Amino acid sequence: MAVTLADVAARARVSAATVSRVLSGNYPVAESTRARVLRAVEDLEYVVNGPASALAAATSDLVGVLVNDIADPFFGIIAGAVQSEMGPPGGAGTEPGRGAEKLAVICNTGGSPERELNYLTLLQRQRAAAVVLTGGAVEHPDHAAAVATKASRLAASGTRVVLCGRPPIEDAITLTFDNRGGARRLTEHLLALGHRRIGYVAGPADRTTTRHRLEGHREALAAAGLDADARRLTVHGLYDRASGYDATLELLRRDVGLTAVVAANDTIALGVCAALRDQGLRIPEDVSVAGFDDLPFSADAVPALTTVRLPLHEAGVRAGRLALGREPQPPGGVAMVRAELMARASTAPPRH
Amino acid sequence: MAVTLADVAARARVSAATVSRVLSGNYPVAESTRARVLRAVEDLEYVVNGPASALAAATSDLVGVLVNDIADPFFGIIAGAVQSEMGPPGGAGTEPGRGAEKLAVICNTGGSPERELNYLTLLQRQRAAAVVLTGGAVEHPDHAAAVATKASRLAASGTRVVLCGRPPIEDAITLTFDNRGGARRLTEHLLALGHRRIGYVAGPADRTTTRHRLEGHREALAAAGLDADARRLTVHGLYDRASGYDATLELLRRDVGLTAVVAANDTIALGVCAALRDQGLRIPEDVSVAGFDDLPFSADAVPALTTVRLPLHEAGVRAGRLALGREPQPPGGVAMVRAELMARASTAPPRH
DNA sequence: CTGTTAGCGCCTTCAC
DNA sequence: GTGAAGGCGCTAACAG
Repeated sequence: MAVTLADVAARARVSAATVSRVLSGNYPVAESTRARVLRAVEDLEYVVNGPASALAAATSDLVGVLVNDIADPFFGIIAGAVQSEMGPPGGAGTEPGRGAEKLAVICNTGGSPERELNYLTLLQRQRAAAVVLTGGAVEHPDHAAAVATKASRLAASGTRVVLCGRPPIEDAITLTFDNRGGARRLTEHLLALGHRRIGYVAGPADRTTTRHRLEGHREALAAAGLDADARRLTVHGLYDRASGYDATLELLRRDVGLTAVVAANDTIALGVCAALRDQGLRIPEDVSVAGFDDLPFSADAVPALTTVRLPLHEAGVRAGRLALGREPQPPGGVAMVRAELMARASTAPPRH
Repeated sequence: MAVTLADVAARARVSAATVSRVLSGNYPVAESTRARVLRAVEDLEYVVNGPASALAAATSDLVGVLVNDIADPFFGIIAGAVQSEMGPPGGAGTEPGRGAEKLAVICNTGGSPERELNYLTLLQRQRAAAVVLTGGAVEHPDHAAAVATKASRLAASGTRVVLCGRPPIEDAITLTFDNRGGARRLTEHLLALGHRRIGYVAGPADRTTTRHRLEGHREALAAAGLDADARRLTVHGLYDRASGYDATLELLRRDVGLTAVVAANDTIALGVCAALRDQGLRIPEDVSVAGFDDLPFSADAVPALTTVRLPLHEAGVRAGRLALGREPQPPGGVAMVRAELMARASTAPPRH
């Protein structure tokens, strides 16, 4: 029904093998026959059958990108960057039959461990060329073990596994983010401004990202001898705006004298700001607010949000390259992505 | 090397055909053998070879979702919603060998026509089960024709084509957004407040979304007899924050007496607000600002942004269902998604 | 440089 | 209810 390699071969008066060679381009073919084949391909509007070629070649051109929430720009930026490295369709090479491009497929796990595992299986089934796991991992031991097993199995079957923004596991190349260090520097900044009663709005308790950021925060507090209240002034929620809002009301209930609130990410920080304003508190005059990630909207917030910049785009680009084997593996298979403090207008010294 | 159907068959002491039938589940198999097969599958940790089964069955479980910019929440929300309908991996059915789930693959075109076409080819090559095209289309005639051709070819080869947020084309099921109507109501709202000098920051000129929103805006102006200045008070840019910023400075240069600025989307509106503030203008006291889409951050902006709400999540869900044939086609293959005015604090009557 | 020959792993009639 | 056999469309050795 659809036009096949054989049809093209017949029309170009060559063998199927020759057509295949022309199309994959990784084998010498006489220029004249090459041209004839290409014409036949165009005439017939031939499109390679992906599954068939994947079956025969035992690899596909799929690269899976797993994200926790594609509606969150944090993941959107990383995923877009990974995809931009896949050998740009639309780049110069708009070849007829096929290109060397990979197809990056972004899979939305919604933060659900089961879905994560399922997508991994799905990708294994598709014999994906590579898999990029982005964002914090769920720390439940069973799940961590299951993911590690799947990753090993994928690696064993020739699928490259890259982690972007989570702690290393065996058989995977890892780009970790310096969540702990960034968080520590952020809280140190607040302490340096003179804050002593600092609330913290954390993410879901079982995520590595949540834990590391919280640990960094507490390290800074501990170094200043302020860790006594830390637990009481911490509220967990989701990585979204509503959680930030609710958590802030709760923090205010626990300590009306707070002079600063640190949010586990910028989106939460937005909710924090909204809640404070609704309580009649000014930022930063009454309460300072800080976030994490430095998403595009953060610089535009009013006041501009103090936060920790994670080079998400760059990290995604690098993850994409690593996934394609276009970049040498970092020593030990693990590289850390730096986090940079962005001090802006939402933080200031506390009122007397 | 990898474990295959035959291995499972051997271990379960049945034929490969039987294993296949158990796994696809669409054929009667004795309960006892069924159990035996399932055990063998588990023991061997067998995972179906997707390409092979796609080849044999002549269909794959891939569903392509094309977006202009995955880092933009507008597309993130739609894409996430589409994907959530794909027969939830992580839902009850965590079967061993395979599931009925489709794998939604999100493809980032970056707004480039060539990439769009390339991805369509890539998906055709993969024999995707369906393709969802989201967001405004590029209006260049050649490109429109090329997309239409590709769509027809996809449809002809059994791939369902769904459009979400762009004008209908043949052989595709379409969910259009009421961009024109929404834009008209938004500008009417401004006119009703008493504004007469309204600037407009449009998106890229060759996009359907841009054109429709602009047309709605001008319809409202024309109805009020104010269309003389319309062209002069329109500036085109990208759908991003920086364009909004720059365009606002340009608008102010053209008419310092503007009392309102309408942005083609919320992200642009953010830039508009930033620029106005930098010019020492207050919102809405000096200048009213309005956006479009009602992205999550818009309600949290300060002041809260007046905008037009598009039910992106619902639209994505519906597009996903249509792609899977789980929802009956709308009459004529086209349905319009309503746009609702959200009047908030960023718009107010002009100063005297 | 090009053609021939085997499968890749699975699904699907067709018999039993 | 189950097995046997052929082929889906392509690639990858081999020859020549």
